[in-house]
Amino acid sequence: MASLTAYLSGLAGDAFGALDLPRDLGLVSRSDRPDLGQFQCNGAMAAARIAKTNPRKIADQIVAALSENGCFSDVSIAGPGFINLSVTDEFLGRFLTSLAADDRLGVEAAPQKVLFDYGGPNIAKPMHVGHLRSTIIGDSLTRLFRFVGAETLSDVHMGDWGKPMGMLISALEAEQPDLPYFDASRSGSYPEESPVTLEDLERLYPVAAAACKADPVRDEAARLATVDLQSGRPGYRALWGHFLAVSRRAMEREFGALGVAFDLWKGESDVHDLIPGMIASLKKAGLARKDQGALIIDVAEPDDSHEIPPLILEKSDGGATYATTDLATILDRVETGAPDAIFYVVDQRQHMHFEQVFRAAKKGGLSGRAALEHIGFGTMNGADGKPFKTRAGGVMKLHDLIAMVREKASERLSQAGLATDFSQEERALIANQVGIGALKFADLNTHRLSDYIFDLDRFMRFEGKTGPYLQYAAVRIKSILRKAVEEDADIPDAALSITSDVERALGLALSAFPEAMEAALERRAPNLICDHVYALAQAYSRFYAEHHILSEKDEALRGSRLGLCRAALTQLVAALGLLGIDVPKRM
RNA sequence: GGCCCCGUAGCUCAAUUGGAUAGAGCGCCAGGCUUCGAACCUGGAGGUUGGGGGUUCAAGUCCCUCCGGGGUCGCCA
Repeated sequence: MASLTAYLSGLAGDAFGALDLPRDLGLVSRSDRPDLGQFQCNGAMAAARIAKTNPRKIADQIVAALSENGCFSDVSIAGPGFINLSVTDEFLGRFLTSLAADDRLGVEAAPQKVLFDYGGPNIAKPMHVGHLRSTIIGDSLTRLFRFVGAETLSDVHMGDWGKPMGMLISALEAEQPDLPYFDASRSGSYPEESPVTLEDLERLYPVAAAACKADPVRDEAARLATVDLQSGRPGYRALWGHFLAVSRRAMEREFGALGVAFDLWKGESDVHDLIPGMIASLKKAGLARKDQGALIIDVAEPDDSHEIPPLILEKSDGGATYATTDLATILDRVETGAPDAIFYVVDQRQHMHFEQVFRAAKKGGLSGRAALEHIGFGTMNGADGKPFKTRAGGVMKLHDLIAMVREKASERLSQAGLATDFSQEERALIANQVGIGALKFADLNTHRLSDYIFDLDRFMRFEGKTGPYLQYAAVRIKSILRKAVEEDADIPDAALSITSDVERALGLALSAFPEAMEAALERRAPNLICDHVYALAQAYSRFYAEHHILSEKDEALRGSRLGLCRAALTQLVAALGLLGIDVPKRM
């Protein structure tokens, strides 16, 4: 079904069309001036320019045409030619009734196949807050696309193959040279038990990085180990396999806590074998050339406003770069999945990198019919406005951050005297849902390209525009619906009616869901879902404060109001679900 | 130095991509619970959208120019 503004835009478009003007001038949107009307159409001003006439004259004709339609309670002109529109309560009630009955909550289906690349954890490096935004935003966008019927594939895209792997191997060799993995003459299998724990890896990586930076000999050893690993030395491959398995358990722990799942657990290593063939074909196509010892692809265009450096396909030492791997990954994705689009939810600072890669991919014909898009985001900063750090000044591990958030949520529940008589298990579950919900909502509520300040106390507030407030609003509705069922009330499927100002406001808020979805999808902006869900919760709270529902004597009215409650709950749960936020049964 | 992004209420953030009187939350002030969950609701104060100029019926949004912050600028990822 069409959204309410899309429907009204169609009516206004017809009116413009009848005057031989472009139909899209009839675009109707939610009013900026609710005192003058529920909706507005600004097309008359633009039409006046086209028709070289007075905007009010055109507006008069549009108004005359629209007034004949019974769905409007008011159609009027204001200012230079703004057309203000309001619909009748009967019309709104009918619209809401069909919205409530729609499986997709009134949102139009947009079938397509899209692949999302987000998360991007690295082997041996603990996930940190830098991974948080990519994960939360990527997961939410995946859910949004899935909601409109897209076939989505999410790929975690691990950093599991570059020089860091060689650094780890050579650092471990320096510490424990007697391990069988380092014996080049060994034949046969290697132990199944990992020689390192997660803690070992997390300790080893900074040690290795520091050693390579300080000592050219160690750096060269790491480089050679990387080359050996990539060319298939069995001991190194076996060791690397252990690194991968150990790290992956930690990654799954973190993503699991966040409630984020991936369809694909691929990494850079998965495309290693595609690189030589890809480079050969790029050479053959005459796109790659040698420059300063490296193999490059020029991606600059004559009409560029800024300079774009060439993409380095092969370093002067013959090694592949991040860009090469990303190109091969596109090839892999296009060949194995044939998506309509590939979305990269990655820090905005890498925008230039993606521009290079996308241009090279198109030039080389690697991306097929897939659209390539970088969906960037800003950084999460500390209270001082600088990149987020622990009190000690180090990088905050995601694992610790999540523990902190749970702890804080549990504390707040106690302070508010909530969930006191629930079991330990249920309390822990609720604390987790509330804590993670607070974190996700705070992140998604900020437009993705903006930087924002991480302030746990603020996120975890139980009042205002926060995750917990929204969960609370939904839980209150669950509670009243439970009571209604206990009282054997009949909650009708149909016939939602508008009989008061707060009902009308709630109805208008409910009707805006498809529009919020559409805008959020188009702009890849989950913050628009946050805006909608918050406006809805507020409208519901006003409605709830004004009308006492269960004591209503008029059965039809009581039924309609319970129907509004249920519609609000359905939408709150669905919208929060799009943000990756769970609603507890009770709290 | 070149290029990109940003600067909005005391604080944290929005603004349907050029529309009317720039909106929310927190904080502040004043109100509202013997009935469905008050983690709620109602009302109020708070702004030269960093400064200046320009484009037009209309500018936070587009153009120019200063000021301030961040990012980035071929062999890191």
